Amino acid sequence: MRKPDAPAKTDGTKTNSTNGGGSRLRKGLWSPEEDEKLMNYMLGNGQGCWSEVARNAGLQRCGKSCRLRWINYLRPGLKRGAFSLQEEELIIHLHSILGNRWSQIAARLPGRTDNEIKNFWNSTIKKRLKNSSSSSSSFFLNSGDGSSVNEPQIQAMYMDSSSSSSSSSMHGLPVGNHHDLVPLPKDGLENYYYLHETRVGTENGYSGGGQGMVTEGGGIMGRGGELVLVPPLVSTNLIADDNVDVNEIQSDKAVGGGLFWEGEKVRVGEWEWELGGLMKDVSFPFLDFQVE
DNA sequence: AACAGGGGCAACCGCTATCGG
DNA sequence: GCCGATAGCGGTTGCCCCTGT
Repeated sequence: MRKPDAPAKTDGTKTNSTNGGGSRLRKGLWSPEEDEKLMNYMLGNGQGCWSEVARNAGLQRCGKSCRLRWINYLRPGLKRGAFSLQEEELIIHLHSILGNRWSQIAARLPGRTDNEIKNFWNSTIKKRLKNSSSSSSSFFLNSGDGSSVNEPQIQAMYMDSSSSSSSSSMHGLPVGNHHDLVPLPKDGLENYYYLHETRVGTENGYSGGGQGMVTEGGGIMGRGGELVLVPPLVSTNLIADDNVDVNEIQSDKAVGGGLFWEGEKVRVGEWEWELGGLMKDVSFPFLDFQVE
């Protein structure tokens, strides 16, 4: 494997005469000189039209290639190196919600690129999940109450996000040590909202044990007993308050500035749904795994 | 020491969305 | 509304290095 910070090789670079109307454009790995040119240009001029960037920076690259190089490698603030356990868990969580929308996952992992996450998922996590399916070893997620989710359940969720549309155990509100990712109806902005809940059934319904949630508009995500602020990716006027009191996550109300549990209703700002109705709607792709 | 296979990463490709004329 | 250019995204490929034999 290539070392994380190994310099890019300069050989193997190809040219392409089919693009750009006859001018031969370089392809393949970027040389340090090219990196320097692009970096200097971007730092001095900022991002503009990428075809202009390529031309003005004196690079024989297509704009698309420049953009990719900048975003995935040269852009300031990028983290290099291995993913931390926290990042890994967050990726797994987010993938369960967002599927292969790498750019949206990357937007919630500062310093990481969609390409990096995609590679990490395809090379590492996917394989680990695959391997873990044949053994009962230790790939798990911690739940808020200290229990863990076993891997076959996770695998079922993550190996193919498009098929994670059924639930054998969801016949109503989350009861017991569930981890439930409950998609709510689309709003007018074509955004999905999700509740991520771990709850312990109580006499009065669903008080206590709340683990937080993930929303498209940003929010708080419970993970392993800690709370993770998930930065908003898409602006929304439905969930707009970033000043969330973490303590409120432990309560049933006022989570994320406008999303409420109220008995058997879910309210997001002015929107409200009957949970029972939601649960009856078999078209909803429930993501559900149960703690053993 | 030499070789083959696999893993991991960077970059490319093709498609779709968006924007401006 | 149409069309071309550009941006952005996700899937795929190719290359290099490591590891096992």
